[in-house]
Amino acid sequence: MRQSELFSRTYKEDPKDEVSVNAKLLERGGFVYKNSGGVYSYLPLGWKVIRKISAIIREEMNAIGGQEMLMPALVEKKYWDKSGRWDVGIGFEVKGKEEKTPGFVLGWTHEEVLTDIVSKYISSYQDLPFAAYQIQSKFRNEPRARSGLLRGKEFIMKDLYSFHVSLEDMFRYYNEVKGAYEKIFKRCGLKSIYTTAAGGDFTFSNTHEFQVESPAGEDEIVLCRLCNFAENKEISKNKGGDQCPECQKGVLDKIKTIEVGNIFPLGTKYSEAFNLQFVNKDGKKAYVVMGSYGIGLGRVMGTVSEIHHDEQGIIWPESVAPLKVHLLAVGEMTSSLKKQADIAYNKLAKAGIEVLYDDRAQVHAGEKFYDADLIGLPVRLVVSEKTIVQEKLEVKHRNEKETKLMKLEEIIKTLS
RNA sequence: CGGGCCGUGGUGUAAUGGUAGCACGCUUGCUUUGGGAGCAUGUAGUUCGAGUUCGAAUCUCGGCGGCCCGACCA
Repeated sequence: MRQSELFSRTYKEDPKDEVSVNAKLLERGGFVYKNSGGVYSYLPLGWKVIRKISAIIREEMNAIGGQEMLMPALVEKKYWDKSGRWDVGIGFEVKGKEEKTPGFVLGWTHEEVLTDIVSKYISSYQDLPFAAYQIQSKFRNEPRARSGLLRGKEFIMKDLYSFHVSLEDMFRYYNEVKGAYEKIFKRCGLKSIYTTAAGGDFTFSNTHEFQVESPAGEDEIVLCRLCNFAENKEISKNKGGDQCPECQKGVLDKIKTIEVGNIFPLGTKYSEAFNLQFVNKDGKKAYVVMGSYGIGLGRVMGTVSEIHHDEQGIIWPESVAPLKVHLLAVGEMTSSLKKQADIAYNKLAKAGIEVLYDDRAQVHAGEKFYDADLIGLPVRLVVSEKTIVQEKLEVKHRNEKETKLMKLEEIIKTLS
């Protein structure tokens, strides 16, 4: 990808009014554009990050048997009437011109819709268990959107739902999902803390959240760093400084965290509402037991930028970096410089390495370096008159200070 | 939804009742080329509505919008 053709550009100044780090860095770098408070567009670079995160999530969801699908964002009122969640107040209600009252809501979760769908196909214990998921925009009328990508009114979410013959089997799968989630966050460069939390509207029991420690977080949890016991402050009977009730050894820390994912045991709440039953081995009918599991992709992206940055900009972990390499043609854009940089770009691309190529002719070295630091791709390669003389390229990793000179072929070998 | 701060070219800011200015960006030209370069040139702005006033970016009221705190967080 040639930077000269990228329609977005970077900005030197922080956006006015923005306090949160993720909003500042992602807007300045041209990853996202704020259309409204809590409503963002993903620009080409930002969308690449979302696609990297989606790919990781898909792999891990598929690995635990999740079947990907897509449900409508426009959800008819009949669904919510059955579950009693029409009046929860979080949804954006939608009304056709000819309608007197809203007949739809923009989907803010999909237990109802999927349960209804599934009831057409599930009739026997032999059809169970299974799990299905989608990656889709959700809409929630947050009374107060805030913190850049961390709490929006529209956001991209992966929602997985599982269906089982028993509570026991549901909890078996619940644990599998837990494992998958831990892999996902780790792969995204986040250290997640498995935290017990309150149930709320979704469930009959406690739920679990995946929290990432960050001053930008709006949640508070108590955590034992010795045994990893963690509880959301909402429900915890413990407070910071207390002895850990689990291992009896550690002392609980009270920390701020960002909730990047959550998992809910649903029980039979929705299967009862939609009469989703199956026939068991004894020929008797029973309600399907369900679980639901969410991850906010934009929130993951925002959290990564909160965790991985320095004064100069973002430091993308390789796994979710929009591209792997930032290739800079530095110095006066002579025909020899352009030629050598083009060759490097083409060879890297041919080797299947994703490159952002700063081929802008009128841009000075300093500006290119600042941009590279802000955009934060893992590897920076420089071609200049200096490097050409030595028939090498300068290599620098975003998270390291040193630069070194290497042959292009060598670089390609280490990168691919 | 309550409270606070705020709204000036594309971006960031100055002007507190009297000529809307600066920096960056962008245009054009020349110079320059390893950490946001220089000279010249052009471009572009007071969120909307009502009011007060001879005169409003500035004061008053209202709308809309943004950020922050709280409530809320399914």
